[in-house]
Amino acid sequence: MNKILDIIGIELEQAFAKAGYDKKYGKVTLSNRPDLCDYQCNGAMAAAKEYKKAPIIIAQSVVENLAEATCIDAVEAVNPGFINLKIKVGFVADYLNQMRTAEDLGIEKVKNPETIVLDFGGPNVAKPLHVGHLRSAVIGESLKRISRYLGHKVIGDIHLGDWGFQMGLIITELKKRRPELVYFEESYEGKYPEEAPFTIEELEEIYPTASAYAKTDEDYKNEALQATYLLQNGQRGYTAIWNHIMRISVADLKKNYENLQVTFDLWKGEADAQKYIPDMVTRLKEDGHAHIDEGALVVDVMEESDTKEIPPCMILKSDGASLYDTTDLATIVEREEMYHPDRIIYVVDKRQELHFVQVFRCAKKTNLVRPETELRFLGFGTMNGKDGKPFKTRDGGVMRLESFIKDINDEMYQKITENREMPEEEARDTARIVGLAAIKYGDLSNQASKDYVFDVGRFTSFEGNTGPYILYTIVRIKSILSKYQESGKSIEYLEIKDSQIESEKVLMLEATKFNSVIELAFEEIAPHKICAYIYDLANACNRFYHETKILAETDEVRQKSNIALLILTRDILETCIDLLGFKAPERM
RNA sequence: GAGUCUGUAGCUCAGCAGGAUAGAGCAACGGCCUUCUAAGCCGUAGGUCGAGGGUUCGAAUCCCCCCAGGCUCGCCA
Repeated sequence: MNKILDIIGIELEQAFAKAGYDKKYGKVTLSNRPDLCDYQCNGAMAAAKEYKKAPIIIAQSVVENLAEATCIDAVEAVNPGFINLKIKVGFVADYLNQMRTAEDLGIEKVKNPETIVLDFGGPNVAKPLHVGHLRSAVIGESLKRISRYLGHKVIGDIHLGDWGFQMGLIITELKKRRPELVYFEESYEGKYPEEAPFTIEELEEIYPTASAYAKTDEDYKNEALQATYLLQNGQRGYTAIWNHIMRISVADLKKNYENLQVTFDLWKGEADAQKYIPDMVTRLKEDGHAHIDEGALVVDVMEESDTKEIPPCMILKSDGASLYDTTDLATIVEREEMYHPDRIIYVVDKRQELHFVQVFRCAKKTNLVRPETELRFLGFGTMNGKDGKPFKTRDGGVMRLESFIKDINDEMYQKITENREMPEEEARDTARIVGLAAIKYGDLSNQASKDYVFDVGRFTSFEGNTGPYILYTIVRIKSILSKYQESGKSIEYLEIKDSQIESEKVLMLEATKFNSVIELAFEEIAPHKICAYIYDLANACNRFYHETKILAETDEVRQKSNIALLILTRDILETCIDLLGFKAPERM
């Protein structure tokens, strides 16, 4: 379906043309003065410059040529040159009825679907997921859903951090603690045990311990570097340990992401890119792109127009080991070979921007990707606590994602049981559903690129611009609809009709915005626009809800129209929250 | 130091391809439940859009400069 702004825009363009002006001035926007009109066109003022005429004169002649436009109820030219439009409510009603019967609420699928690889800039294995991992998961998941809804092919890759110095650290610490393990016997040639020599809890303790120790002890650090190098070069025992770490970590990660209702198509990691590294390095050397600098193999990525120093992209460290530039480049090679993506989007902490600038430039310069492949860095800001500093536990430690989610759910459970009588089990389930909405909406309603404050009290308070408020609106609609059906009436063959009620008209106009909002959210990679939209829609719905007693309505035609409008509103809200990555309960 | 992002109501944030009177929510104050979930709705109050210049008929929005804060700046990821 065409967007309603485009439909009106065409009328305006024709009117400008008929009046003798360029039709490009016929752009229509939502009114910023809803008291005066529904839509406005400011083109006459822009045109005034080109045609050297008073804007109001232009506006007036355009208005004269709009007389027979079918969708417009009233139009007037206002000083200094605004064209104010009121739309026919009947036209809006028809539009909404089309939305109801159209597939996907009238969203047009893209004509040329793209293959998009979504890199979630994955968590490191062997470290517990903490709140810092929340944003990538939440934003990425939403992006994936929005893109797919519009018809794109999306491949989401968690892209684990499973290959760096951290692995060497774990191996070294394990060796220090338990040198007798068979993995450390150099001459050993037999099979290694199936069972891992550690649990996830131990693993999560080993890494931070080792990391801290390496900072104080030079020998220990060197040993860990050596272990990293040996692992990367296929040492059997170390590889076996690595496999254990991976299996245990991934199982734990899957559980955590499941709780967030975040899924990945690929559970790849840096390690998977290893096999592409040797050829890539050879190629970079032979092409003359890479050279030795201070002992390391680098590719210069500085450009003429740069206003600051951009360090070269480092392919191999002076000790010959690869590092994160290397694996990210090799991963690009892998993706290019396997998926031929039209674009790769990295959903990563914005502090890594420079790294990706280097990698992208290097990949383009050395033709590791086709020139038309878009490499896009979507940097997100930090999730802060109420104090404006990165979110921590009460005693200042790193907040594990698991305990964060649990805290929110407990808080929700309390609120729910305070307000409603509900069986224990249902209350727990509902708390999980509403809690997830609070977390995801709280995150997504902020612009991704900005830092934001996650105030637990605020997000669990159910008031204002929050996920729970949206859910509450949906639940209220559902409640009316089920009561309507319980009274023996059918929700089939309903039709939205013209209306004189202001709040109903406002709700109708909000509903028409759906397709343009979704498209905009995709184009700008901005889920927060969907949040802003459904907040407006929910507000309009609640206002309407208060003014209109639908179940008590005696005029059957009006009642059917109201029910149809509620169904559409519910469908839009539920579609939108699905695109954001959460669901609504039946009751709350 | 260089680069970059941010600065809008007491707090948290929208708005920023220039447009009419800068919007929400929270907190504060005042109304509305015998009737579809009051986790709601209606209203009051609260602003030199960090400061200063400039472009423009018109600037929170574009340009310049300054101030304040965050972040980044080759062998960790």
